[in-house]
Amino acid sequence: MSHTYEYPRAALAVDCVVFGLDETDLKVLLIQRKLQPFQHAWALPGGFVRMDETIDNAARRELEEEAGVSDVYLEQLYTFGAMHRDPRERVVTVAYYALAKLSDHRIRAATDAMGVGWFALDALPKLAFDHSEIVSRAHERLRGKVRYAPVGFELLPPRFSLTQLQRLYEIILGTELDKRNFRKKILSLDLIVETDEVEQGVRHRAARLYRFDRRKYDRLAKQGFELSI
Amino acid sequence: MSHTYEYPRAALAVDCVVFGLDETDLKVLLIQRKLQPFQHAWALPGGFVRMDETIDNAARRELEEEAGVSDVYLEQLYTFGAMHRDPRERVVTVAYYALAKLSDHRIRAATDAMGVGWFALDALPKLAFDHSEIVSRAHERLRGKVRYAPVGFELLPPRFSLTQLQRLYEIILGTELDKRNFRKKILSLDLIVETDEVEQGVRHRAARLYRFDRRKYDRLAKQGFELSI
DNA sequence: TCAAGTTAGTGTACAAATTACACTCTAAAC
DNA sequence: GTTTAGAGTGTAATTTGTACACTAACTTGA
Repeated sequence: MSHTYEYPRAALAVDCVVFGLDETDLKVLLIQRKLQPFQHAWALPGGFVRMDETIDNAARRELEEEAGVSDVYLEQLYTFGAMHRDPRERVVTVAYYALAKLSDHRIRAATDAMGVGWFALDALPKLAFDHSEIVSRAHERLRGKVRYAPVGFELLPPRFSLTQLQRLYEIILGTELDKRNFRKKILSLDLIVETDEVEQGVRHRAARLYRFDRRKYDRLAKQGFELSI
Repeated sequence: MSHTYEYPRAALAVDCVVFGLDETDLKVLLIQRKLQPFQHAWALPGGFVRMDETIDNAARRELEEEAGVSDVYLEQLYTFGAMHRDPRERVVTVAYYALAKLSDHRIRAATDAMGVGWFALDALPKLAFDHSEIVSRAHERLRGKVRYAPVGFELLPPRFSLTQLQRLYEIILGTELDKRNFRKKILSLDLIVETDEVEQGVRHRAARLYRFDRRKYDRLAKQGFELSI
């Protein structure tokens, strides 16, 4: 039986929700659109997928090109294909979320230079297309995932204090945690280990810095260990 | 600034992993391909997305057309876009997973008639394309989700015994559970309620049948309640 | 140098949840 | 009426989670 392949082709795009964490807030990186539609509106970094690259690659490329962001944790989130989400024509977008270390000077420098903005998640401007919906879903996913996967560390510098880690969970989960109970639990996992470094340049007692032992985690995970925070 | 829209267009498809549960196994519905490529090989039901339907609709339509399956729980899983996953050309597929009640006579009848097959998850034949990878990811998602969301009930008839429910969790999670502890925990949630019906046609003491109180669950979920099994 | 300010760091008692475990009850089939 | 198959039930021990408040270390500025 002979067969020719005739079927509709959608324009396929990617969009990325890049999260960053500062002292008090979870932030999202946005870019201001230069072109119609939604000219001048804030939007997620993203663009069309090329025929010679995977979708993951398209996401990384657009992050680099549009926002100067590279070397981040990146995970596919959901594919949005509502009929009129783009007023021009049918565009299906594969959404990703990324976790960036705001403390990373390269990220700071790159995003400062390119006219992009970091916005607190609870004070976002109106966004282009269905990007608000994408951000909501990304936040939801992050909230869920942070409790059973070691993704939070992607938002922190490689060495961090236990207070920083606690703040991270408080900010993402939106709850207050008890300091002593948190430390007890975290340290009992034996995956967050002391270093001989301490916080620098603070005007109070310097906190001891810890690091996440990813090797150990990976080893345990292979043996069926399940994290739970 | 004028602008014309010139970008590559990928062929966009959907594929569905339909799960069903019998007495001893989690099963997956497969169809045998009639055409090249992978002619005669078993594959997931699926097909191309049309320009005038959403991706979700495409998934439901293909399920109905190719496998006679309708009225199932359906959730988007992941989008697969490796370069050569389809040997003909670039095809990106949005994968879904569905939970069907094998006890539903309509499902039974439809799938019997259409030359489709139910295969135990741990004894699948070789599959076309990257469909094995899609099935793995669907199974992983189901295992994760069944513990904090009430999706298991989608695999059971509306009235079920506690033993059936326990088997469901044992089969999906791949662990044995203690009968008394399981019942204590499940009933303490107060979401699985007794009916006045009992199992029929068994050659031993008939088990009492229960139902899941979805209204109550939805109400609690809105107030921030989180299920955990 | 000392007083004030700021965050780091630490333990215990109580409550709640989870685990381990074995027998009697009921109905059908023969 | 005996056998068979699974239904149904409680308690004690252990583990885990929760509530809670003070001292230690360092910096800054008077």
